[in-house]
Amino acid sequence: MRTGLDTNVVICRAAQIANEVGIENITLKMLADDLGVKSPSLYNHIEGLEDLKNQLMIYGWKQMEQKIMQSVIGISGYDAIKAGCYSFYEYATENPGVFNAMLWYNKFQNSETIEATSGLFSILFKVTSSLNISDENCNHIIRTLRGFLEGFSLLVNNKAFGNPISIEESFELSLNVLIEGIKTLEEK
Amino acid sequence: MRTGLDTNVVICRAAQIANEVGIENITLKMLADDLGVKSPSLYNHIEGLEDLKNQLMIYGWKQMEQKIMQSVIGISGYDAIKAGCYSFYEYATENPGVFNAMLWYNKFQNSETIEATSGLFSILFKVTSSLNISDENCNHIIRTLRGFLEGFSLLVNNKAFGNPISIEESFELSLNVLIEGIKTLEEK
DNA sequence: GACAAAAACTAATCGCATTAGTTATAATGC
DNA sequence: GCATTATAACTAATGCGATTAGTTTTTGTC
Repeated sequence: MRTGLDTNVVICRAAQIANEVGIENITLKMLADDLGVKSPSLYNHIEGLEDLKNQLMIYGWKQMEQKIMQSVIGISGYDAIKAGCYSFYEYATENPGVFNAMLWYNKFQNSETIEATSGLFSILFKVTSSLNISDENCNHIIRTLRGFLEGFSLLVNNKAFGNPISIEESFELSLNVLIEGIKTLEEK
Repeated sequence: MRTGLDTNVVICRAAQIANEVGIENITLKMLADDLGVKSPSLYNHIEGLEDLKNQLMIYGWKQMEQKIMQSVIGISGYDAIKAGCYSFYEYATENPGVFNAMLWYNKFQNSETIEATSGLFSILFKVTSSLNISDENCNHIIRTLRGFLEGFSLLVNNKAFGNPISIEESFELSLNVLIEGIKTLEEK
C-alpha cells in the first residue's frame, strides 16, 4: 500500500506529536503508527530518530522566524522588540515539544543550523540597530534577550513557576525591566 | 564481590559522567561499567534511569543552592544579586550535564522537587526584599532572573553563541541591564 | 507494455532497560 | 563462634524500540 508520505508530512506530524507527548518521549514507532505505516518505512523520508529531532529543530526555528518577522512589520524601536519577544514567547509556549527540540539541538554546529537561525538574528539586529546603541552592545543585548526568552519559556513549559502570581504579568514586567535596562545603554 | 556502593556514590559518579557525555547520553550500562558492576546491580540503589535523572536534578539544585548561599554571605542589595547570579552561571556552565537534568526535570511536581529549590528561592527572596520593591514585584523579578540565568547558561552550554564577541562580557552587560531595569521598579 | 525509481513491507539484529530468581557477603543476635 | 537475616551483587531472561538488509509493490516514464 502506498500512503503518499513525504518528508514534510512526516516532520509536520512529528511536530504535533512532539507537542503532545514531549520531544523526549517521541518514538519512531509512535510516529509510524500514527501515519499508518511501519517504522522502517520512515527511513525513506528521514534518516533516523536523531535526524528527525534535528529537522524538528530547524522546522521550529523557521516557523518562529516567520511569526516574529510578521509581528514586527511596521513597528520599530522598543515596540518592535516587545512585539518580537511576545511572538517568541507565544510560539514557544504553544509548541512546547518543538520548542524543546529547538533548545536541545540549539548548537552552533552545521551550516543548516546556522541558516535556520540566521534570519532571526538579522531581524533582531535590524531592530536593535535602530536604537542609539553601539553594534557591539547590540550583540550583547541580543544575547540577553535570547537568554531570557529561552529560559523563561522553558520554565513556563515545565510549569516550574509554583506560586500563584500571574505568569503573563511576570513576562510583561520582565520585558519592561529589560527595556528600561537597555535604555541605559543608549548613547546621547 | 561486594563493591560497597551506596546511593550517594552512584549519584555522584553519575553526575560526573553526565557532565562528560551529556545527560541525554547517559545509560545505566555506562554507569554500571564505570562503577565496576553489572547494570542490574544498580537497582539496589536507584529505581531506574528516570529515577537517576530525577535524583541528579535534586543533587544539582542542592549543590547550586550551597554555592549561591555562600557567595551571598556578607553582601546585600544589587551586589548580592550579582554575586548570586555569577554563582548560578558558574555552576551551570561547569556542570553542564547536571544542569541539563536540572532544567529538564524542573517541573513543579512533587514535594521533593519543591524542597530542592525552595532553599534557593528563600535566598533570592531575602536578597530582593532588601530593595525598595513591592513583594509582588520581587516575585516577578525572581522569575525574570531565573529565566535569564537558565536560558543564558543553556545557550552557553550548547555553544549556541556563534559570533566571536566575548560571552563573559555579554553576561556582565546582561546583569547590568537587568539591574538597571530593576532599579526603575524601586519605590521612592 | 517494459523499465527504473521510490516507497512500502517483512524479517532479522542489536543494545539497553528492566525483571525474576539465585548466590554470596556482611551484619546482627545469641 | 555460630545461626539467622538482610543486603548487594550476580546470571538469565524478557521486551521494546532503533536500525539494517533484503524483498515486493506501486508509480511514473519512455
